Formats: sequence, C-alpha cells, structure tokens
Amino acid sequence: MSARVPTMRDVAARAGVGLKTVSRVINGEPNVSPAMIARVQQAAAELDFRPDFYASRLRRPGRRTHSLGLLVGSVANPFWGAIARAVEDVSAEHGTAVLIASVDEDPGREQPLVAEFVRRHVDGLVLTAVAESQEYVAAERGRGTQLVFVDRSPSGVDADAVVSDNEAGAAAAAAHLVRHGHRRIAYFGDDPLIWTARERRRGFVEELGRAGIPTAEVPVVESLRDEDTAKRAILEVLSQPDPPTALFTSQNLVTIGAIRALRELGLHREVALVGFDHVAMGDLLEPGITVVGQDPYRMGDVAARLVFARMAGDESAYERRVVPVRLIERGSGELPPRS
Amino acid sequence: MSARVPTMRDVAARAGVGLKTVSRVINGEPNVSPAMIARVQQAAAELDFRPDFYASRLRRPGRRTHSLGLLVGSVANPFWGAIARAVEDVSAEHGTAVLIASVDEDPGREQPLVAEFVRRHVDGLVLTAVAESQEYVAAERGRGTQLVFVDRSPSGVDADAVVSDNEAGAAAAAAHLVRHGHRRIAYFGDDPLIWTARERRRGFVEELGRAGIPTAEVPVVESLRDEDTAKRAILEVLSQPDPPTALFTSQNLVTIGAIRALRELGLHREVALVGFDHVAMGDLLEPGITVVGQDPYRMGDVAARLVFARMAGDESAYERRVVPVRLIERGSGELPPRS
DNA sequence: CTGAAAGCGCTAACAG
DNA sequence: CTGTTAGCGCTTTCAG
Repeated sequence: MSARVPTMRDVAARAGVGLKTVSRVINGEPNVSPAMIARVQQAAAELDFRPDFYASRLRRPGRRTHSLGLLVGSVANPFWGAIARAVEDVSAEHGTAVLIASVDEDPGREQPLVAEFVRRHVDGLVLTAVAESQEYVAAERGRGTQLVFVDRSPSGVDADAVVSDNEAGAAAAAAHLVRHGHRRIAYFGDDPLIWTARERRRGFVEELGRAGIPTAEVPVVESLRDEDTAKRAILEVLSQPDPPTALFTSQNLVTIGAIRALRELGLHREVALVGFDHVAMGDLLEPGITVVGQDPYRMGDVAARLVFARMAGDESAYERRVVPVRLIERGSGELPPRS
Repeated sequence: MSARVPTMRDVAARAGVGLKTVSRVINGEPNVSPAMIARVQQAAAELDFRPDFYASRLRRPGRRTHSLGLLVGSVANPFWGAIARAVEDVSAEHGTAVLIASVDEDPGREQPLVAEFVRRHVDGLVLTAVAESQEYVAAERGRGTQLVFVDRSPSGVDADAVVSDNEAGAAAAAAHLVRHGHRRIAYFGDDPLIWTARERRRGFVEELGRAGIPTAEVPVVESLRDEDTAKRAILEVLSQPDPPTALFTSQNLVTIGAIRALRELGLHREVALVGFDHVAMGDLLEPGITVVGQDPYRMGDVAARLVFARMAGDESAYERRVVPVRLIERGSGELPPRS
C-alpha cells in the first residue's frame, strides 16, 4: 500500500549521471556544470525526489538532526504554551524542528521522556525539572547534547537555567499587602517539591519577617496542585476563627481556586488577594486580580537562544538567567483589612 | 568536544560476540542464550550504549520513525494547547514522539511546515488547514504518510477531518438570543477565509432567517483576528444609531474584545452576548459569559486516534467526525433586550 | 568538473 | 543458538 519512494540512485539513473553528482546538486555543492544541474533537477522534480534526512545524517560530520526536545509541564496550560511558542519561534529561525512532551508534575516521567528525546538524537534540550534530581542529564551531556532548564532550577547538576525572579516577586507581593495594612496574611502554595514553590514561599515568608510579622505565625498551606484542592483548602482556612485578611497564592491554578472560594463566601471584596502568575481575564473581574506577572514567552525565548548558543559552541560557564516579574495592581491586592 | 558515542560494534567487541548477537539482545529478539544476553547487556551498560534510532530505521521494513507531525494555530492559545495535549497523550500510548509547529493564520506557512514534517519522515500528520487549498497533501499521502485535519475541514482534497459542530452551535446561539426576545443581533467574526468562521456565520445567519429576521439586515462584521480589532469594531457598531441589542462573537478572542468593549461603554448588563468557544474565567465575570462550548481536548483525541488507525492500516472511506458543542448559559446571553 | 569505492550504524537474509 | 555477508540511502574520500 505505501508507495515506494524514489532514491538518489533513481534520480541518478534517470538523469544518466553518477550518484555523487546528484548528491552535489541536491546539496547545492559547488563545482557542477550548469547543464548537469539542470538535468539532475529535472529528473528529481519528475520523480518528486526528497532526500532521506536521516540517511544523510548518518555519514555527515556532527550528525546533527536539527531538532530540539522540549519538555514542559503541560502544553494545555497557557503558561507553558507561551514558553513552547517562544521555543518554536526561535527554533524556526534556526531551521530546527521541535519535539514536545508534557510531564505534568510526575517525577517518574521526566527521565524517560528525556531519554526518548535523546534516543531521537535531538541536538538540544529545553527542560522543566520535576524530578528530585537532574543528575542523570550529565550522561546525556557527555554525548554532546546541549541542555537548558526553564522555569525551574535543576538539582544535582550544574547547568544553564532560565527562571522567573520568584523570590523577589513573592517578596513584593508580601510587601504590597503589608503596605496596605495587612498583618494576618496566609500563603497558599504548590507542592514544595517544586523549586519555584519553595522559592516563592521563602521570598514571601522572609519578607513578612522583615516587616516584623513572626514568621512562625504565618499560615502556610502547601501541596495544592489544582483549582479544586486549592479552593477547598482556602474555604477551610477562611472559615476558621480569626481568619487572615489577605491571601497570597503562589501559582495561577491556586489563584483561580482562591477566587472561586472567595466568591463562594461572598468575601471577594473583603479579603485581599495577590496571586503569582497571570490569570486570564484577571483585569475584568470585580475586583480585578492583583498579580505578580511573569513573562513566560520571554523565558522560553531566552532559554531557546541559550541552547542554540551552546550548540553553536559557546562554552562559557553555566549561568542562571533571571527574568524579572512585575506586580500588577488591579484591585484585589489593594483591599484594606476588614476591621 | 562532543564525545564519541559507542556503537554496536564496540559492544560486540567488548562482549566478545558477533555484531548480530548484540543486535538480537538489544532488540529483544528470541533465540539467544541467557549467558550471551547477560554478557551483551553488561557490555552495553558499561559503555552506556544506546542504539542509533535512525540508523536502525534504515533497514527495517516500513521505515517507521514513530513520530507524528502536529500543526496547530498556535500553542500559545489554550484552544490549541488542549488539542496538542490530547495528541501528545494518544501518541504516548503508541510510543510515538510529537513534532509540533504553529502556523498562526499565515496561509503561506502551511505547506512549508508540512513539508518539513514530511522531510523528517513522520508517520502521520495532524493538521490545521489555513491555506486556501490542501490539494498539496495528496503528494505526501502518496508516499505513505497518513493525515487527518483537525478543527477545520480541508479544501481540494478528500481526507479525514475532526471538527466542532460549528453550524449547529452558531444556530443554537442565534436561537437562544431570539428566544430571549432579541431581533437586532449583530455577528462579529473572524476572517471568512477560515472554514470555521464561514460555518459559524452561516449557521447563525440562517437560523435568524428561520426566525423571520431578514438576513440582509443582520449586521455582520468579519475579519476580526485579535482582541483589539474586535473591540474597536464592536465599539463602533454599538455607538451607531439604533444599535443591536445582542451580540454573537464567533471566536474566543473576539468574545474577549466584546467583553472589553461592553465594559468600556458600561453596557455589559444591557447588551446580550453569546460567544463561540470558551473564555477563561467566563463564569466568574459579572454577568457570566454565555458561550457555545467546544471540546478541543476531545477533538485532538479523536483526530489522533484516527491517524493511528490509518497508520495501522485502516483503509475505510475518509470521514468527517463532528464533535458536539454545547450552549452554556451563564448570564450574558440571557439578558433581555433594552427597551 | 565527475564518478567509483568505501563506509556511517544498524538489520535482513542466509549460512553454519 | 551464533555469526557472516550484503545493503538501507546517503556522504566522504579519492582517483580520474
């Protein structure tokens, strides 16, 4: 059923020339007479010949596949979608194809997915670290695969990483709430196994400490990984005696859970809220949602350019590039504490 | 700098066996003594040998690369993100890698991106049609590449396609607004070059006709491709004398533009709105946004399963699978006409 | 300028 | 059960 595909040999036969001449023409190598070029091109066109990308790779020095492996949390999440799009765009500039995979937050899937990329001989990797250690990548690197981590710093290995300024952003959120008069501020975060979650918690709690709030007394709820768990946790905290007057949510799904919880209790104009990362339409809600905005497209862009630089031979020291974040006031974070 | 990678030959030498024996062990072929298996596996482990995926493909019947090309509008858009995620998930079940690319709405990019996928010998393609004709895919199919279109039906070629029930959804929106008493209802849509935009307009306008509204009098504004253009167009229509009492927006970005325009004019509780496709947080706005909800994950899932069936040899007639949509009432679409 | 020979890393086909 | 030989489609090397 699947038709036989013409090879270079077929083209050579049809054009009545040697195999190597066809190879020269197809690859645009010099030192071929115009007449030959024409004959070969015609024969190739007549057969609709397409060179076998992977066969040609086999004998070429460097053996590049001009492809790149991209491991994201989940493409279905707009945050990762923006990162993916940036990586795609930069890759397109370099004639490089992008292989994509989503790990979710399953540590066990990270290494197999990376191994799969490597098996396919990608030239570079843009990775999201979800496992406890990324030590295993050393072996891949030893084989000449360049790699960079995005969004989260790796453990157990020295490598390039492009991350948001998580700590500063969370600290800014804390300072903002304190400035608006809050003292009882609760933290709702993702799984502390995730690097960003730890950074944000640290930035947040330490800033409260600097503001003179005993850090031991800050309510901290963690391991919230979806809207629903977050919503339930927040409902519970708010229904206890002497509840917090302000909330900080360390991630967009948690922020959405908080919004839903506050609405359900009718407290969305009473309890202040600052979220880390954008929430869609956050400016159109009542009140608008104050967030620490990240720039995922920028992160993806920087990360991709970094791998391409490495692939081009850049051997300077590994670095951590920090992409700034920005507190965006939209109402929910400027609510005063309830009497 | 990039280290030399061990080959099967190296493993054979180290284990003191023939090349083919190593091949057998690596591929789990039968008829190898346990002792041999152990020796080979140890040698392979010591060298951290990994078979060359593409070299092995070369001599294998079928020549499968176990990879799939996915062309979406843009991964940065959650609609396509969900489709991409579904395709990824199904592909993972089949041990197949996903190559991804975004076309935006640039008709000129479609064919080159598909050609690039084909050049890399993907086994199958999941495609979004943005060019005027998809006739060119016939050549690819002739080479044994299976393909399916998603979201939009192709032109000029008979092929599998998975689409939303655009016409019925748009008609349902029109009927809903009529039922709530509206007669002057405006349509705001995307570029009519896009198949879905045409289908939705047709479904919408024809339903109004059936309701006895002269279709020639229905205000139709098209070619709105982003929030901003949409917002401006809607502001303009609403500021004219005798403005519509209800709006239908045929796409999520246009819907968002409409929401912004209505807010700016303070008319969000006066003018009814039904949008096609989900808008994030649409249920939390005031009023909630009534939409015709699509199921992009489902579309991606069905499309992916269809290509895999084709790749497995299914040669039944090409079909168009229609994924149902659902009108979700949330407030904005149930507003009565202003006096 | 052109082409024949060798070989990339691996698997199929065929002997032992 | 094991190994040898040929060859996948192409590029390199090297000789005309």
